[in-house]
Amino acid sequence: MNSELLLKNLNPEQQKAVQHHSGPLLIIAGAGSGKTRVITHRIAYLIDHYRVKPMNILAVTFTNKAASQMQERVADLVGPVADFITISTFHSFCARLLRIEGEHIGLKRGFTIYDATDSENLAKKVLSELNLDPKRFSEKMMLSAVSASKNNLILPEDYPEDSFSEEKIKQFYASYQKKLKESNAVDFDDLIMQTVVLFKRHPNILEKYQKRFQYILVDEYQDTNHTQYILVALLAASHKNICVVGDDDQSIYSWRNADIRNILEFEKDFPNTTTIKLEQNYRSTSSILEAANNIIAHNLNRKAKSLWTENPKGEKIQVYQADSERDEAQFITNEINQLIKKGVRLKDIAVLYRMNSQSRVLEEVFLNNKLPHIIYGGIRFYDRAEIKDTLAYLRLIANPYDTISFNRAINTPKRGIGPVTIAKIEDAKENFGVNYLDTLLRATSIPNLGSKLKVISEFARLWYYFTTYQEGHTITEIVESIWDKTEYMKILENEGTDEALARIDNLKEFLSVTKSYDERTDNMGSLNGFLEEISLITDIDRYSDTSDAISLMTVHSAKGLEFPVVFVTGLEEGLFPSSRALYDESQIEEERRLCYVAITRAMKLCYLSYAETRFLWGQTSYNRISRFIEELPEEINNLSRKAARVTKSANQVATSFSSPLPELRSGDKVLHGKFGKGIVIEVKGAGKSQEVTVVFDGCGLKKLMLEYAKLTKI
DNA sequence: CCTTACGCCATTTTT
DNA sequence: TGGCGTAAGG
Repeated sequence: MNSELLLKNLNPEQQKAVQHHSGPLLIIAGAGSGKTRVITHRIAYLIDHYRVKPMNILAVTFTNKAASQMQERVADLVGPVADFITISTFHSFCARLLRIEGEHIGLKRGFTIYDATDSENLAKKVLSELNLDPKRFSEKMMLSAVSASKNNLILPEDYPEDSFSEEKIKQFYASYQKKLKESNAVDFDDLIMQTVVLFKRHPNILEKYQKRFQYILVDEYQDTNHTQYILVALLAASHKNICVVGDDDQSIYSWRNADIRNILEFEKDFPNTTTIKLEQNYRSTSSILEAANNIIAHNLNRKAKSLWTENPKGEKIQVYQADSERDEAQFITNEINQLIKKGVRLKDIAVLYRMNSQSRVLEEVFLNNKLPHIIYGGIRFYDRAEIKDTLAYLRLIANPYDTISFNRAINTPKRGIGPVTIAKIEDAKENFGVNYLDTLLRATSIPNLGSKLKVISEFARLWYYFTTYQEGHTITEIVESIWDKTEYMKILENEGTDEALARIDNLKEFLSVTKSYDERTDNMGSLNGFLEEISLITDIDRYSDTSDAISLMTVHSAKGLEFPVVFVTGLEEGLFPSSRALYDESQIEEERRLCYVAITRAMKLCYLSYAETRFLWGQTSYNRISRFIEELPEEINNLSRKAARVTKSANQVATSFSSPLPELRSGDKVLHGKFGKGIVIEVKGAGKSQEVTVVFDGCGLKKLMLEYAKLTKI
């Protein structure tokens, strides 16, 4: 494409960002300011105008979805040479690099990437070996300490030991790392940290990649942690051609150790930085933008910026006060039904919430009202037991050192192997000084196996078979072979319960994942490549706007997306902002940014709702209206809010001041507000749960709950 | 070694 | 509320 054409339809700031040639560049890109457009056009401009070779460009994002979207859009601009640009997430970039260079830091080929559950299982092992009081040192807390260390580039040997608990954490950290290494595995945080360690220990390798990646772009820079910052800084150290794009107002991952200072102090870290602010919003109506601006203005710790738009004013923000979470869901349902009548498509609508558990009621009510919807997040597909079982076998084929997968596979399906036998195998493995597979292949030399010897030898034979079968077969074939030879499928089929059937369905879905991988890689994809891909995938990556359904997701997952209509739910003190944040101003600021992200997803219509009572964690709670709604100026929301109050109080009058329940028996004549006159033909139950069946003159037979149906005896 | 039942627990966001 | 771990029984 002609490089002049690339500048067309860009505003002056965007053009400046695209045309910037070398040296550090900081782009502060407000919500909806055409950020992706600028990055993709900049990449294309580097190639077309400055003649940079595609293979010398590295673009890093946080989600797979952002990466593949970027890849696509760049390909639209520059054509097939886009394949030579490295566009990937931090994690998969590092994973691929470690596949190639890992041996320099003791990682063998085929190393396994442990997900959160695997890490927890490993942590449990370590914890029980260390004999620590599980009340004081839970694996959760230990793991978050380890994660924080890794994200801040603190190695086990650098961990402080100034207090008793620090000492214990240090111990834990060290043996956890030792176990990972023995398993030839890394956890998520290791992917980044080990890459940095590699670069620091082997400057020649770093140099190789510095020469390779002469132009570096980082998306969502506000979400980088310290280790990621170091990684990027190391790669850019020699040429300083680093362009970061981000928005401090959209920093919502500090709990994962994202360091907002990275973006606030970029200019200090990289002298002679060119800074460009993209402040024109192309996404939202000015009402929506004004609401978002008003809320975020309450944050003190931020870069000054003022987002503006030429878009029309549009509808005011709607605020709805619900009686309960059910009422909230019902309101959203009714509103959506109205919108559908006006021609709004379901896929144009998103319902956002603070935490996944809020999706339950919404799902129920949507189901009752037959509203097609998709819930993103929650239980990950790859976390399901049957998928993990299959994955355990695949991982063992790739990595015979993997202790977590070994512990899972050895007794799946049930072979009567428990902790006692496993301990014997572990002992033998230590003595033999080889991996699990080689240990089992010598099972006859393992002492005291007794009657288990047979079944273990059988398992070893199977495992060895899989490792040879792997050569020259597709992932799909390997998986089918596993299910066949272990009789995993057969066992599920024989069970025949609903649960077993659901598991079989999931396995079939898994097969479609392997098939698409096989196709994509021309049946030449490696097992490692496949395992890597699925361990780094998240639920939100499944998001596609092809199916016509309402999207339900957390605000965090919605970052980077946009929808014509957005409902933000649960705006209550203690929920949004979260109760964990209430007493810490910096955490309140993060919640506020989260709210800002939520509102700025909306293009045309934005609804905010809160419930006066909410059934949460097994009990009903009464929360005050969220401060974020109060931070909206009256003229933006006042009208709809008052309207909501009025309808609400009308309901309240109806329910709390209604006359005592009428005593009815069959044959009584009754009057109903909507159905008119009728005759009672049956009365069931007593007191509040009494149910009456009435034949109405106009509309026939109805069953009514006495408590809710406003029936009057006549 | 496995299954079941019970009681206790915590309760966000995820690459 | 429900998910999980423990303890007891099969």
